[in-house]
Amino acid sequence: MADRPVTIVDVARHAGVSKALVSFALNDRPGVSPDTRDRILASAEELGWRPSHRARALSASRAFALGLVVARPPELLGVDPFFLSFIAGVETVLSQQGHVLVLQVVRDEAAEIDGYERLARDGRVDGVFLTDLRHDDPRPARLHRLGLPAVTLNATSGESPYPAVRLDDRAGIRASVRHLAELGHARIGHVSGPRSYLHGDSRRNAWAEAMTELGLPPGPEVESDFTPAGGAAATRELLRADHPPTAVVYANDLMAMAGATAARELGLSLPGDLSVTGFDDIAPAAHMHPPLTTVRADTVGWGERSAIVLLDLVDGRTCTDVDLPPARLVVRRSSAPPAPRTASSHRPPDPGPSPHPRSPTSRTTEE
Amino acid sequence: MADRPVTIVDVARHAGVSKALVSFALNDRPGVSPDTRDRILASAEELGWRPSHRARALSASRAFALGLVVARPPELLGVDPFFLSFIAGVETVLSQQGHVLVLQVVRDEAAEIDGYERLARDGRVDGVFLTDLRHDDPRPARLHRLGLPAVTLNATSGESPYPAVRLDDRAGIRASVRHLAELGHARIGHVSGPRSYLHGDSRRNAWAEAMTELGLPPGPEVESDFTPAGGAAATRELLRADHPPTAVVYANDLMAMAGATAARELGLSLPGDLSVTGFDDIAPAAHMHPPLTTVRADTVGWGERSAIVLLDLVDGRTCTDVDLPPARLVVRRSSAPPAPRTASSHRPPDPGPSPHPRSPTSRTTEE
DNA sequence: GTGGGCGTCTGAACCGGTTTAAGTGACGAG
DNA sequence: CTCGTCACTTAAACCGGTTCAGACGCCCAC
Repeated sequence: MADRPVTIVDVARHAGVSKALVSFALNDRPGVSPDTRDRILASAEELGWRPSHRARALSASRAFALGLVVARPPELLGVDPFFLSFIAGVETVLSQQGHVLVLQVVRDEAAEIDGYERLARDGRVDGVFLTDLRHDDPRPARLHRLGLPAVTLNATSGESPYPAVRLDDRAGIRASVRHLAELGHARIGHVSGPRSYLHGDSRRNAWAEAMTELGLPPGPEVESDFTPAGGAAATRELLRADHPPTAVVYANDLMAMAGATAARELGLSLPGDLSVTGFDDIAPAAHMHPPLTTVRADTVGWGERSAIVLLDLVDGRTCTDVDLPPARLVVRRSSAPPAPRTASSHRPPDPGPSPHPRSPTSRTTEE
Repeated sequence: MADRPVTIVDVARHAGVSKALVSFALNDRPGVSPDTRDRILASAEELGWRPSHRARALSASRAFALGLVVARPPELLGVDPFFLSFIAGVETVLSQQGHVLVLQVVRDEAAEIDGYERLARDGRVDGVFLTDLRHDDPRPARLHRLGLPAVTLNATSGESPYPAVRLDDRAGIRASVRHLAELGHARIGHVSGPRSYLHGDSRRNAWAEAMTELGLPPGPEVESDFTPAGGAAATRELLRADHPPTAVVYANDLMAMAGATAARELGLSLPGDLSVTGFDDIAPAAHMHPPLTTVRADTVGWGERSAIVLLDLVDGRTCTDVDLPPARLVVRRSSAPPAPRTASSHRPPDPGPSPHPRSPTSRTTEE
């Protein structure tokens, strides 16, 4: 039946006005008398007219779309807990504004910046989200040169041409360290993500600073890569050292979970011989053995807020940096007081269902 | 400097021809003399002209974009191993064709179909991927009524208006069951995903059929929801029954991992008292304790192939259903011969680092 | 009575491509 | 010499909106 899609001229004809007036009425601009306006809107309703996004995009020189390019090694692709949650948050904002998200998933950083530049040059998006920032990241400058609006996630403020939407991960790491210290740990190690990433580095520095604040000697640390294999290898390295740590703070859950397994395979029992903490609170973290003490951030909220800021920027409204509520510690059973020291570090195997030590901690959530 | 973006008229003027001829030359259509063509392309190159995607989209009534709407409960959002890999595969194809992927992440099925219809009505995409199909799924019919091209992932062939790109998950499940049977298991239970989903149902049926083929009585089964919490609860239910299974086939890794933990908390040791297998081979599966025997599919390849088929369909080329190589079993240490039966089903706790039984299995990969 | 100002509305240009029908020139055939 | 054909090229319409300059009618002030 109604084959040819209805356009603005159909509505104009039906309402007995010019198509310019239909446009005015639709975007409720001044200069349209109230009853004409109602008549036009009624006609539009009756004909089921939806203004063509494509025509509007051409005319307005806008894409009504925002872009995100994700660079992930195949290893991590499936399990990264961040992006889908972030995108879910972004989506709640965009869908109300008639915008849409364009996503690219690429393998490495070279392809990542190519992806952003292609989106920009082709005018596929009005602005982009910059995640996984690195030290001396080339993206802000290059995209700024193209005149593309952007927001950066967790960038250092200051020299950036773009507003930052920050969610402090340092607070969660510091809480982890303090929590472990309160349990009686003194040698607290760290397995970091790549320190070339801002978030890899900031978590590592948060750990180091917390140790210093508590008057503890800086424990052993290993730089790793956020993958389970990397976390397991780093853990073996830490535990084979002369004075192995009694607790390890990992920069993410995947490494913490694999590290826990690696420790157990070296004959340690958890959390007796080794306490571990993670970061992200991915779904399986609460269901591993023992349940993982970790840090949780409101990733969905991060996406929402980032989208709001980016849309403001795209629309020319002024924006400032935004700070979101920091990541919070979630205490579970993978952290416990250190076992009294015996000569050997090899202890009897995991005693099955572990006791449920309840640890008094400041401003932390328990589960 | 070069502020106003260069358009087709700039190129035409520079090459001393009409803009129509520029268009012809660019889309290499017949009727342009070779040297004129070269001159035009040289001008375009020199001026750095990129045809405006927006103008082309309006003119051609095409979006040069494909759409994907993901419905996931918040619980699963972060850890679903499927989508980012699938998207990565899609991307490799789209980027070469000048197409782009529009992604929406929504909470439930109602929002999912709304999302698809919005993308269709607004002309934001030329076609969509339909994933997570359910029995009596309303989407194919509704989208077909809107005239939107689509491909379905793993749909039953036949009554669908759309081509299907299938990756057989049944083969992997059947291999899991056979593998466990070869190890000596006779009571093999199953924890399924929601059977309202085609893939939840097909995995469950593959398990049931494999049991029947092997002449084994259908073991206990529980329908669950693909989440860790659901997997743990289902596991407790299975193990509390009168004749608990000695092995459980889970419909995904998240449930298997959580199920393994739940079993251990009931006092069982793995894999001695209970063998478990998963599905997906997510990154932490190989690093849990014990490493998880699971099933792996080429999700990236699935994305590639789906994108190819969908682009063919959009361009009006004929398409038929496609079958990809089936999912394959990956044998690790969470599956082992059942321990000799004792009266009590409660056994001594997990003996720490487990022995490394090597199981002989047919056409399976080991790691 | 005329002019100015205001509210309402329209025609036409514009965004930057694609497409179609018509036009131009060269060339061979009659 | 004229006409038809063919290869090449162009002007103009089109996609479906937005926007701007101006037209029109009306009321009020001078």
